[in-house]
Amino acid sequence: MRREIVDAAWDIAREVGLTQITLRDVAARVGMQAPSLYTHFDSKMAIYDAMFGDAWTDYESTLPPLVDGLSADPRTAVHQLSRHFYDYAIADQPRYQLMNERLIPGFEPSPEAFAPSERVVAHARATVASLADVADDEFLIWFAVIGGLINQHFANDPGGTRVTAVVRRAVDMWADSVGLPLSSD
Amino acid sequence: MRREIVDAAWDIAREVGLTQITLRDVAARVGMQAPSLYTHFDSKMAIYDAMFGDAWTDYESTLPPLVDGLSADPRTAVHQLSRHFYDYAIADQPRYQLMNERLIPGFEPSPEAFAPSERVVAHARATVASLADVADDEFLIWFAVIGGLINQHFANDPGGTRVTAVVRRAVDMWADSVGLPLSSD
DNA sequence: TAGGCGTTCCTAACACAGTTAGGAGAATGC
DNA sequence: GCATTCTCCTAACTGTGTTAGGAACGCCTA
Repeated sequence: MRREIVDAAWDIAREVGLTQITLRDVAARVGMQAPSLYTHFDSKMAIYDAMFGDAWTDYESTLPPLVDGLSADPRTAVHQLSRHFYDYAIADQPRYQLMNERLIPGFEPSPEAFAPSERVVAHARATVASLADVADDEFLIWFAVIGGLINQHFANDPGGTRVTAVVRRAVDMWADSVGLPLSSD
Repeated sequence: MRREIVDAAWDIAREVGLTQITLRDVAARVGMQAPSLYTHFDSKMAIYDAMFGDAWTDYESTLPPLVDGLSADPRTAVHQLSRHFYDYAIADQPRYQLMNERLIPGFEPSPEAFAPSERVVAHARATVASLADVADDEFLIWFAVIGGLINQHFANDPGGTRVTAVVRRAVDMWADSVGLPLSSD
């Protein structure tokens, strides 16, 4: 039942936006009245929280195949990692907004929901570290660049390819700056 | 009177956050009842709109002195421009959220309020172009990098200097990638 | 098998938000 | 001097998250 409710909330988020979710709408979609949702969730924020955990858990599940297919060439591998996250982000705007932006006033993920998010970041950090000798500051810049591109995409050309077209260029820029050797592929 | 209302709204935004502004609170602060605000603004969004125009107009007013003090050395000038925007952004989170993020559900700036914002971007574009032969894609990446750093600042270390400390490094990275000669200063 | 008990759902209603309706009183202009 | 307009008010409506309290159903145990 919790699963059904959260799925209904995702559907609504994709149709009308994350902030436009209404408990009455969610309830209607699962054939209930709004107050009945409180049998399954403590509050609306708890539903957002479940969605947040959902999304990060789902992203986490995409990592093993990604890592399996990672190139032996460090720069190519960084491109794969970057592009993987970027593609996942722009594929679903409400999902990205919930995962990485503070769009919902007052929403703060619970420790349990936050756990997969932290694991993913730690994993990314470790993976990048395995490819090159990257300091924390450089890792932070990498994050900022990818995040900045995603924001530009949603702000200026959602649905288009204008920003996507420069991702490679931007990641190369970063790879150059941390001294990653040019692709041998 | 419009001025007073908008100022009260800014005060509240800085105290409790942009999304926590309440018409009843704004009204109370200027000695009115909530419905009376409708004499001066068509809706709550119209107040946000005035604030948006306000913020961009204010930023625009900081540009002439900045341009006056711009270094003759292109790379140093890019650092100045970048740092100027970055500093302005992190100095006031609600202001930045209103100017550059879609934090308010359903808020879309009116053409009039949007005008100064567009002028600023065009001005930045022209200024950067005067410093180096920068393609549109490269300009977009520059924007993404600065915006990404600002987001990282607010997300990970608001009030701290962890992100600020890497701004120079990140901008140098970009300057390298567009072939800006090293500082002669 | 009957009686309690927890689970799940309901209706009614509250608090608080933006907003609208409609009127009172002062200021302004012919 | 009177009409008009501007500014503010109170009352109230709508939509939202949420709480209170009760009805029905299934399940376990005496």
